[in-house]
Amino acid sequence: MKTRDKILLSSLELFNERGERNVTTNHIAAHLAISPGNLYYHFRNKSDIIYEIFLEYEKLVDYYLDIPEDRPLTLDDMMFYLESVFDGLWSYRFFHRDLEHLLDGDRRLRQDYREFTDRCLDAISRIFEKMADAGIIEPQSDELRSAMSLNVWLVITNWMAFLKTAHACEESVNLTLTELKQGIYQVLTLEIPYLTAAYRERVLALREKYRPQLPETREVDLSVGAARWNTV
Amino acid sequence: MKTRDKILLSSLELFNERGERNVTTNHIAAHLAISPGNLYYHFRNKSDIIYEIFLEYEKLVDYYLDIPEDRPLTLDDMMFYLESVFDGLWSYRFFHRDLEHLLDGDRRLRQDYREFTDRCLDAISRIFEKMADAGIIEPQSDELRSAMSLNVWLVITNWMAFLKTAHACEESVNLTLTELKQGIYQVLTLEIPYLTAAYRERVLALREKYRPQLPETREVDLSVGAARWNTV
DNA sequence: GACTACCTAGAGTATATACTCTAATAATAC
DNA sequence: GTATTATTAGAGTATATACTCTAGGTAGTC
Repeated sequence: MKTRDKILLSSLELFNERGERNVTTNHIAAHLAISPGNLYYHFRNKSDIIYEIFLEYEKLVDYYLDIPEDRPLTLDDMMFYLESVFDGLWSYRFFHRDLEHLLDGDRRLRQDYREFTDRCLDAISRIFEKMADAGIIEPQSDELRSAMSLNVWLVITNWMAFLKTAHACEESVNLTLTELKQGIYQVLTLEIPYLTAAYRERVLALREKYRPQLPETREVDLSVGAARWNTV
Repeated sequence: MKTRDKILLSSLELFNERGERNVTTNHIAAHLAISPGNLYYHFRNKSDIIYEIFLEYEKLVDYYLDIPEDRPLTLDDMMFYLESVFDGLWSYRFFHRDLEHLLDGDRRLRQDYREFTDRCLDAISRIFEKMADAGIIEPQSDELRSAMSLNVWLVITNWMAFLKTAHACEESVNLTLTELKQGIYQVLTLEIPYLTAAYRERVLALREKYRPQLPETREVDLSVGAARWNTV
């Protein structure tokens, strides 16, 4: 593998594990056992590394959220979208963690991310539209669908942060993909009232699969209050 | 005013304006025209300053979210809760911006914040319960109410981040309290399907007041795509 | 006035971090 | 082979940042 690609890969790995803020270019170089000079031969600065990683992330999500216009959507499609988006979120999880600071430091990234958000919101809205066409949910006004899509986006992109701040008690306890995907439970919660009678039970059953489990890592003395949101 | 209080006040102000990450203890001292030594006489370290500010924030929100148990809730109560919570969010807006990093650096804060979150989720859930008692929304199962409360929390605490990342195009453009409160529109969107016939129209009318306006600061060439989520 | 507790100044330090510079080495083209 | 280009090492730098240390001032009390 080319050094350049190795740098991108290691950066992503380290960023995800420790957070962008805690990973310096020297760390990345050391992790690859190359010199800082070498790293800076391939990338002008740290922002450039982050930007390239964002482009990969963007490409992945755009690929996942490509909506077929030649056929109706199915429940399987919906679940695929959800699973995929959370997979993407997981693979590039450092990104949403330090989003504001990352955008503050890079004009290109700020611009691109904004357009990316808009595309995602459109895609979510379009998915709702096609789910209504397919009789999975009741059709809604454009206005309501847009506002709902935005709420879905907020839940999806911030579920991870919630887990890390409100949930994990120890600094060292790392999240798992399984825990992250419990966010799907929350997203499906948003859909419940709009489900048609024909699909309601099937979706509720799917949702049940993602119901948060009582995390064993949680400190015992806090588990009663802490677990309230996922035990009732 | 005591130097100690001045430090807390200036710190909050600077953190809110520039983000905690961009404000050093030396900045705070310089802003107050006192010496770093003086600042460190009053606070052992930066974390202590942040922790004390958090305690104030916590106290404020706990005060706002005190739910009267001797009488039913009204629509006015609900709107008061929403307005108050967003006011609190605004006054301490630096906090949720760098939340993960702040918690990473302070064990006490991590613990306290977690308990704070649990209290807030309980309060939201209790508000929904009492709104059902009052006939404003249809009663829901405990499980659904908890999951909904969590979604409300996610929307509330991350609305600001959404505005800053997806919305404001220029680094220099600062948010206003008015824009922040458009988050109330999003929260009320979550409630819509649960509203009783008796209250539906009244709540929808209230919601309309918070509908996002087309921001004039947005760049023109992007306004079509960008505005989609709030123009339909 | 003198004792004490509190408060303040400001120079200074250890460490970190993004990034540079020069020289050397490998790969490729001709 | 030789010239050229691409790659790499690694010491080094400018700047920032959280925090320390010493010395001195101020306010209240007896």
